[in-house]
Amino acid sequence: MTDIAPLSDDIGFLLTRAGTSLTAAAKTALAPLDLRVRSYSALALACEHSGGLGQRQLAEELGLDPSQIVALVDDLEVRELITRRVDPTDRRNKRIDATDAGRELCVDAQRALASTQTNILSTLGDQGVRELRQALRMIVD
Amino acid sequence: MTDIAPLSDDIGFLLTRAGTSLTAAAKTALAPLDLRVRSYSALALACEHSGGLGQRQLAEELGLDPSQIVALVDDLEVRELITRRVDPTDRRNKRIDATDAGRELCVDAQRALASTQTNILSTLGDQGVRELRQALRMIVD
DNA sequence: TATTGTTATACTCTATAACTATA
DNA sequence: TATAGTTATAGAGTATAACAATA
Repeated sequence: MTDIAPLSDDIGFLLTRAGTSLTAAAKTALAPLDLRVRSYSALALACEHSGGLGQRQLAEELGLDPSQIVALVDDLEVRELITRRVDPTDRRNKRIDATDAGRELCVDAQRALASTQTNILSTLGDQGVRELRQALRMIVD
Repeated sequence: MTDIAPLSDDIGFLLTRAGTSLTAAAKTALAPLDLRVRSYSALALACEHSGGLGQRQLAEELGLDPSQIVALVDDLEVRELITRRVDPTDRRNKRIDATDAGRELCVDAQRALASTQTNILSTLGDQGVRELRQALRMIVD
């Protein structure tokens, strides 16, 4: 007789399940701001890299294929949350920068996200959340 | 000036990213067995609940909508990895049971998964993995 | 009336390949 | 030739609504 390991022990399964749960909460929290989770992530990265980051770099940090970035950035650009300018020093590159309006919306979004997330994560405690964050970073890298 | 929190601190973002990474590895590991990650999960649950579980319960444990279960179970049934029988005591119910072939395949699948996952999770150590599992369980529940 | 399984449909996300313009 | 961005397309996953059979 061979043993079968319970699915509820599987880290991959739990990771996906927990991720789905937080993503669903984030989706709801961001909806009033007309942001999807993806759009928010792209906007947040644009705000962080105030020097202006390329779309390839954006794809890398989001863990997406560069082809998926285009529509994402198009939308944010039309809404004037970011600008997309050709880099004069290398005309193949386009530099993404958050606008002031983009920054403001990003701050609002983070405020909305924080309240829903602390709700879900409160059972872990501050220390637990820090440990979780570090474990996840090790898996991602 | 308002502060913007780095995306790489966001638990939801990290969770999704780490989940995607492990799911991609699982996908590759399961492909030779003609199983997708979803199919594997359903099969594993069928193996665990040897009493026979209903599709509603399966949906619940997988975190999916019941309507998504049908095609999933159809496929496993055609391949004779599970059986689906009407419950005589309540004819609305259909009881899912793993076949012997299903169990064997599940064991093979778990063997394939274990080797790829330990690869990724080895940096965390046994203790780290246990702590991570517990934190994820708390989020899921 | 409530529940289980089912079908249908629209939408989002993912994965690839091929193209253009620049270097 | 190599790289950044782009377009197109097929496939997988997600979200809802409605239906038939049974309780």
